[in-house]
Amino acid sequence: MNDRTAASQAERKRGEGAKFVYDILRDDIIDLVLPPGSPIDEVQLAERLAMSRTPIREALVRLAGEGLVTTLPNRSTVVSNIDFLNLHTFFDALTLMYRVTTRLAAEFRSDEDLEIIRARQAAFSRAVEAHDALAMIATNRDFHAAIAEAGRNPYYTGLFCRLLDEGRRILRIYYSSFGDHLPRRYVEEHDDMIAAIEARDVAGADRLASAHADQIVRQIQDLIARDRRQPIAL
Amino acid sequence: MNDRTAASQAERKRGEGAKFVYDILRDDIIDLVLPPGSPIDEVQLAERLAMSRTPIREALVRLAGEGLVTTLPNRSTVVSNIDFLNLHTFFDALTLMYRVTTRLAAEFRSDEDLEIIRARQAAFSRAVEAHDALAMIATNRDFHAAIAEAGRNPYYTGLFCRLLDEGRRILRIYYSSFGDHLPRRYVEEHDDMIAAIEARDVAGADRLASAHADQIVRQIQDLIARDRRQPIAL
DNA sequence: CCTTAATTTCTTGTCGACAAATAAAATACA
DNA sequence: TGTATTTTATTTGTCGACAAGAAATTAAGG
Repeated sequence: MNDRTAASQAERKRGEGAKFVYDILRDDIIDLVLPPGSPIDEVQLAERLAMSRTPIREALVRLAGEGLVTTLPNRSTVVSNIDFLNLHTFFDALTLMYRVTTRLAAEFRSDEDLEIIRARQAAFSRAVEAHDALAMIATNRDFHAAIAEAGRNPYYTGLFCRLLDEGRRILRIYYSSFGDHLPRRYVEEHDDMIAAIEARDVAGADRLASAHADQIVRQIQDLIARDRRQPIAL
Repeated sequence: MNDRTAASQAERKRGEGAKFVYDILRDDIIDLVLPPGSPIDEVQLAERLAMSRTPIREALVRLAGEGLVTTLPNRSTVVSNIDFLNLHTFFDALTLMYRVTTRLAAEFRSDEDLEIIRARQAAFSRAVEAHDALAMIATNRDFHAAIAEAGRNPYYTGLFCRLLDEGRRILRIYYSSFGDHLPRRYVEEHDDMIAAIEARDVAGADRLASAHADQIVRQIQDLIARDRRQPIAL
């Protein structure tokens, strides 16, 4: 599953066992290493990570709380499916969170926030230049998470990060499709958003975030429309 | 702590042990039976509920995921504090969720949804008539949760219910203060919202929800301003 | 040969126990 | 008397084991 398993099985501090397996599972789920529907065997995981079932169970409970895994009572727990039938609720919430977090960032950002946001944008830009679709997906998420952090509303950041992670899963399915016609446009839109945030232009930030969200939603919908097989399989 | 402890300690089905203690703790936290800062002793709870520490730990992990308890590593877990310094983030998110969920309810509600909402409003109305502040708080929450359900966006309902529960905790602190001048106005506002939802008047629902949220936020702020001692203690 | 019932296997939910980590208490020392 | 250090005690994090439930497999009956 992952190299980390062998690497850090040796010494682990007391109390971070659950976090350890939580991070591994979370990454693997979001990166689709564990595709939707994959069963998660507690005993098998315990053996691989050389620990007892207890911390693994704790990680699973947390993941279930975030909706990343689904626990069937007295039966196996599986990676949650992507609900393609109700994607519009996802798009709706995502768009709203894009707008709200960017607005708040324009209002409350500190200079340090701006630095972090710029660094994330640089990473995203590099990924685009390198035509690395996977890195694009990841760095794009980090960019917007940084903006949300600058807005300083933990309720929004919490929901937004969940949505961004779910978006990563969806994009991951289609990542091969947009390797060619790369959305360099996104880089420019990001730059515009940064400028609005720096200028504390709340209305402008809102407008840009809204347009940006529409762009992304439209692209995902295009990708789904172009490839109709996958959704059924999942 | 609660009568349920003695009542249903006898036979409990396999698999619902964690849910059992989760529900108890959740209610007690929201009703301020366990005030913010209260330590939660796993062993003590295990004895009282006549079960092992394992399901109790699972419940605590879930509660921590929802932010209702805070786990200090290798130390006790305590009921999360109410962050009075950053209440504005709470009010902001609450207002937005009021608006969004009511909008969506006006758009997507079914006739069955409307029935449920009306039933909840009736319960709220009864609580107001009976001058039962505690019941008011609880039924008000249920009313808005029903509206959110009618909107059919699980991302919104999830966040909104968390916010409503947090609001219950805050109101609970001051519940004695508004026993006298009862906000019958809220009942009318609720009725107006129901009418807008029934008429599928999205814009109207939004406007009403916005005004309603402002009302509630203002009342809470008044209560806090009138009683300045508590916030420090918590 | 197919359907139904019994049996086995496998996975989970729960338990009691132990050890690490921290807090509290007791002791030593200036 | 006040501070630093050791000792004790309490509480958590982790473990291995066991039993209940469900699925898979086998056996029985039409």
